Amino acid sequence: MAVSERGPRERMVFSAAQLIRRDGVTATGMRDVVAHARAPRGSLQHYFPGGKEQLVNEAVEWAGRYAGKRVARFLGEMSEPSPSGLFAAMARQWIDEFQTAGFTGGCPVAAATVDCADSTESTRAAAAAAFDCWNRPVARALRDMGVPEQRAGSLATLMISALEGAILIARSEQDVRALTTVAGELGPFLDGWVSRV
Amino acid sequence: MAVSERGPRERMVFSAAQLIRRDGVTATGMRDVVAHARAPRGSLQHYFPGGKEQLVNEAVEWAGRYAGKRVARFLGEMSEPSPSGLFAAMARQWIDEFQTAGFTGGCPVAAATVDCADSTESTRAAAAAAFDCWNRPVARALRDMGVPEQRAGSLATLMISALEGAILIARSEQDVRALTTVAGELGPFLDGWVSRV
DNA sequence: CGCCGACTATGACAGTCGTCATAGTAGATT
DNA sequence: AATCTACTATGACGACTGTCATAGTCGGCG
Repeated sequence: MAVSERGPRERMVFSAAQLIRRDGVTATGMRDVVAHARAPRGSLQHYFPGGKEQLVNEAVEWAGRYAGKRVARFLGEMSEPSPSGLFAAMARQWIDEFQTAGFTGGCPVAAATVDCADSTESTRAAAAAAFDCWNRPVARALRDMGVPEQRAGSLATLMISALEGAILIARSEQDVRALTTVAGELGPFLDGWVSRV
Repeated sequence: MAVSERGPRERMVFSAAQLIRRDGVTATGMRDVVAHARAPRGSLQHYFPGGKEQLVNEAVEWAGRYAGKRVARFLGEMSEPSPSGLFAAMARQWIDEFQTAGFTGGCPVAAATVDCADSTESTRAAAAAAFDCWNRPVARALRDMGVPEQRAGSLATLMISALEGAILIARSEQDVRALTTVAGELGPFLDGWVSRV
């Protein structure tokens, strides 16, 4: 996806997310971000007086919101919503990207967690918030599909965990096998919790 | 666990793995590794003429072998082996570490994947091999417990995916919730594949 | 002894990092 | 026109990074 024609500030956050998910937080330099965003270098200290930490945190928050919105979009595209269908759609998004764009990038939230969880408190918190931004709509969707209230949150966590892990494995193997496997195995199990009328 | 009294070479690989899983590959410097391992700096170019890349790869390979061996150990400790019991043991290992040592470190293989999958081919391959070293004994164990042959490999991938994802979430949240949730939800499903006599 | 291989010590190098200081432009306001 | 604010430009700084060159130590073996 091309760099959208938003303001320089948004472009920098977006570019940061893209570079982070490809190379990790530490390996992503501020100069790389402005170059990728085709933004003026001088804007860095103007828009992000908090430095790299602020930019990374905003990129992580952006990724969390993006993932949450995607869930709503997947639901809108499904004629007959089901837990397995939702999970399949989430997995398929990654399968499609890996197959068309290659295995160059993973999940930026995972990257931020791996690189900053122990060194940068604010980024760790941003990652946790991003996972929550993602978990919440998934849990709500499951509930709306008939999954018992107290199960919905747990299954949402299971879905996101399995997906994140499969993304890691797929990227290391440069093969979408892990993603298709996880979607195929977990699907029926998820549907089992739906209270059929 | 304290630095074992092996030779300097082994200590450096071990220390590299520890630092990588805490700070990521890029943020882990060679000088940090020798300091952590209390090894002479001059030994770096002697034992690892391939530079950082070689050291990181060996650390990843070490982590893969370690994870594989742990599976065998878990099985030996269980009186009545079951898929859910094995998965619970794998999750509990992380729960225990997080609760006693804090959320300072994640999985070094995940860290290597996030940081190097797109930049360092050999490390990406090492990570894939490490996942395989881990997947294989899990799949074999499932088969020995009565899981159908063609399912065993898939379920092993699902288990490792879910565990890796839960580790990420737990570390970002600084809470073992994701790990207990995943273990609790996935357990019964895994046992469902056992062919009861 | 003399030598040789394994291992260690250490300073230097070229490069990159995030950050900052300073100056400059452009546009709107008064 | 003067001025103020928003934004941009750019060079410099000190602190790193991985790697290398060179020299040194030490034990065993001929």
